[in-house]
Amino acid sequence: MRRPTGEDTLRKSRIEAAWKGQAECAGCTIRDLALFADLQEDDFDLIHLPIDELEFGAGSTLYNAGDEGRALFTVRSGLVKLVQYLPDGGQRIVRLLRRGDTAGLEVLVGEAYEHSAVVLRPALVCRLPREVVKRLSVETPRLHTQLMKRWHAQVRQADEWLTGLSTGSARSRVARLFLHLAEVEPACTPEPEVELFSREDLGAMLGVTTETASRVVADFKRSGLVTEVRSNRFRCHTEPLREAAGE
Amino acid sequence: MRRPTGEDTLRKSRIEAAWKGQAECAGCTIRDLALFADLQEDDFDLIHLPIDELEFGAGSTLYNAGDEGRALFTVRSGLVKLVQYLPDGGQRIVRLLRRGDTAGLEVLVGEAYEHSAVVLRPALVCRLPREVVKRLSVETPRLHTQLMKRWHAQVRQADEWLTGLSTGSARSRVARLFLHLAEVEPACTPEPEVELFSREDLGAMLGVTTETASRVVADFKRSGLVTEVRSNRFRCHTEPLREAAGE
DNA sequence: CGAGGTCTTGATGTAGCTCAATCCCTGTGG
DNA sequence: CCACAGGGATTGAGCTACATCAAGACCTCG
Repeated sequence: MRRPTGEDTLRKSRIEAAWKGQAECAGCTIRDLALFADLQEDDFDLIHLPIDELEFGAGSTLYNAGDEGRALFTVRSGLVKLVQYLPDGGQRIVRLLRRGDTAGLEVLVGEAYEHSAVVLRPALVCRLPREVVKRLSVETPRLHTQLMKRWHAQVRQADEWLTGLSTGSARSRVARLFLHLAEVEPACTPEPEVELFSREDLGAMLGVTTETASRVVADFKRSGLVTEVRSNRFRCHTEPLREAAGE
Repeated sequence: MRRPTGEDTLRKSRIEAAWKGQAECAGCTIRDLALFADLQEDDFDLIHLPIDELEFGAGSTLYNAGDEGRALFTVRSGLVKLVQYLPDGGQRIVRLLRRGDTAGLEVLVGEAYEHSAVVLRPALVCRLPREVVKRLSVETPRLHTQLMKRWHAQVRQADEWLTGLSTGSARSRVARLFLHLAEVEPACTPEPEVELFSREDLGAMLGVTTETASRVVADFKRSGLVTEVRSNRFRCHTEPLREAAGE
């Protein structure tokens, strides 16, 4: 168990997905964030396959690297990691997907998924059959802009992770991660609060061992760069963190 | 001076670009590789701005991070590095572009360039005004597929660099770089030969210091993982390299 | 021939890896 | 209700790979 947020998810729901109904895209509550943001009424007529809404528990996987890519996913809530396995058996987390992000774009170009998508915090996602998106992307230019934005966001995050989270001392990487999370998490008002991950995931994001990740976080707590408000939830003190980040 | 390939480029041509004429896209010699690969005759009528062909000398820059993005570039030959500057003043090379690759895709979505594009080996490029590509991408779906492939290629390379070239020991990173170059360089028949970069660039690609890069390469020479056939050009012995890569 | 740049190599310090023990938390079963 | 088992987090001790600082080699150009 890693994360006591909100109500307890049943063990079962943590390894499986639950069907939550068929999505009503036109009335989507995160429509402005979603891939289909710019679609118009008649565009929706082009959708001939069901778009399902699914709930995935923490630890479950949307898809595995190498699987035939039959669908894209829009993350409506929760948090998903994209994992790439290394030749030596280790793993590296290459991106985090949250509200509004798209997983599996690569199936529009290739055949198979290139990462494994694993749920970090219980997630509500829409599954968009590949054919639906492909068809729409040919028929309406309104989807293109959104698709390009998605691709762009992926590249941006990839570059940011390389330069920000895989460069410099472990200390500065952790500091940058805190700052990054602080920016990106919803409650980022005065002194932002962020929910952290398992030390193992931390290591896989930053390219360090779990022990080092643990040590640095512990040190940050002691030195007062962050304050643990509850198990694995931290208030970030941005000034000293920024200091530590810029080594 | 870093690289004695081919005839000497004048000092001047190494910091400036030379205009080589207006491109004839329809008769492009690398048409099948280029962004406009799938365009049809009448699509070209939609191009209302000149597409210039330019030659950039080693060391010159196509654009700088932060510049207003007025154009995309297709690399016809040569080699270009995408560089991101770090908060601490250092720099990190996040991608390499060669024959057929596109630089500056981000200007289709945002305003400014996100990297600096610096020429490593004298390059012939086509400059595509942003408006031309934007317009075409609205008018013809045939460009979309190509655009998506380009985006996809960027993401792929970014992920590959994170997992392959920024993970593991310096030794294995260098080995993986050699193997990567061997795959991607033209002459990769029996024992592939690759042209290396300055030690400083090596370091910036692998996230290590120039000294470490130098030491590892020197060690590879001594241990016979590679053979220097001429200054900074190496024959790669794939088996032992693969061995070293998989630590 | 001398100047400047890059590459190489050495000596030394240290950050982070490795291996391993302990602690802590939560869920489980008596 | 409590004791226990299991998994993650923390901490320690020792070792190694890499950074750092600095000197020298090599090459090209003026």
